[in-house]
Amino acid sequence: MTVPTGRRERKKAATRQKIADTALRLFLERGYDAVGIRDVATEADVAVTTLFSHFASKEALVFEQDADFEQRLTQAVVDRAPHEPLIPALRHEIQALVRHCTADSAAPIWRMIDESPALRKYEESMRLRHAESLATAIAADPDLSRTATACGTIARFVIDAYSLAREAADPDAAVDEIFPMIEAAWEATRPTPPLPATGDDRDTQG
Amino acid sequence: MTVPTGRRERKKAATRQKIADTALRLFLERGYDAVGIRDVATEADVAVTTLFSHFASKEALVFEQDADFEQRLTQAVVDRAPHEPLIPALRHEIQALVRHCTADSAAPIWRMIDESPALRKYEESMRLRHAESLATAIAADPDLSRTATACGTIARFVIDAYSLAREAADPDAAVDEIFPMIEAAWEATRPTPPLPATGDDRDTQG
DNA sequence: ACCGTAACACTAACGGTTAGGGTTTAAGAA
DNA sequence: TTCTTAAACCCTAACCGTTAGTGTTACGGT
Repeated sequence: MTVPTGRRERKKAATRQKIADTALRLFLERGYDAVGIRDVATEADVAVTTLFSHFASKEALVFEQDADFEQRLTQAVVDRAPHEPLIPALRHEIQALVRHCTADSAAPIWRMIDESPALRKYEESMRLRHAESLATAIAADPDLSRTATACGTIARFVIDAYSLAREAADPDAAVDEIFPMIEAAWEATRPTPPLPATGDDRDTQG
Repeated sequence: MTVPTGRRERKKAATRQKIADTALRLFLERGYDAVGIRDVATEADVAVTTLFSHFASKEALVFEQDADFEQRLTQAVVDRAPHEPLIPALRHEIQALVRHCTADSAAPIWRMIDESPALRKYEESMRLRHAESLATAIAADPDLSRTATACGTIARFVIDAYSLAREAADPDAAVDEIFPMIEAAWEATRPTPPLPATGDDRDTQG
């Protein structure tokens, strides 16, 4: 599976990593606004243009690590056991993600983000992208036959839950309070609750 | 009530209006990215610094008109009749707002917004602000005794509905589909559904 | 008539970002 | 091995949104 990576790719990855590490260190040391792109480039010993060939913007330097957020959520949908209901699976994953970024070790980074309007805006856009790919994943699941609108809506709600819980005083309690709301919203979209049949069709379409 | 506005205030308002009009015209003529701040200032016959004393950013020039969005939503909460349920009132207002900005006359502006990442980001931040003030208005209503988390969550959901409906192929249908979900989520937050009492306590806490 | 100041102008700069153009070096073909 | 190609990188200079610093004008209250 793992193709033996050539020297070129390794060097490129190392450059990228050095830039990201340097940037995060400087940002935390001196504050995001007090550090210029030229500072980061100089300290990482690369040209400014090289920096921008690895990262699309200054803000992207901060969110380097959380690139797998999107994938974790969509995989929580795709990888769940057959007929395992959707919302609890998402709740579990959101819970884990919230805990991850409210951990003490991540606190300084998120304080920095909360204090910078530019970083907040950037994270908001990220969330929208995540909501869209989550919506796609939900819509693609054959077990859950819902309209595109319903999938898109639930995806937004789930991302909202992440955002709200992250900012809450007690993140775990917030998740506990928000997800029943999402569950109720999702229940309200059941396609047709028709003929009560064999009785063991529980968990389908959930 | 209306204090006879002096010449000074009138001139200031005229300058602001001229800047906004000029900007919107140029943006629609040549495209948002193709028009620089210096272009707008020159064409409006003001200094760049004057432009920025009226508008906080280039993006703010575009959203000049929709400044009352926030107020309309909070007032839909505050001004509703006693014991009138919350969600239908919000639904009515969102419906109106969505229709307003999907009208043919507004189409070019919103196309421009959708095509510019900067404008999209700006609108996302606006929505967050709106959600927060809506949450405050809901939390302040004594008829609806819900937790701060529940109010914040519902506020987000309502703003999501606006955003999703605005982008939907059939905005009215989207509203019709999303608001039952929000209604269900809101129902799930009823504080204590206890003693079935006199029977005419409908509409309270709704 | 006078003064304080709000509104505006001008210049110059800062900081993120990009274009243009050149150099090195890894990777693969001859 | 040697040659060729192109990816990765460098440097310079600029563009563009935005702000600071510093006046100038003219309205409004005294």
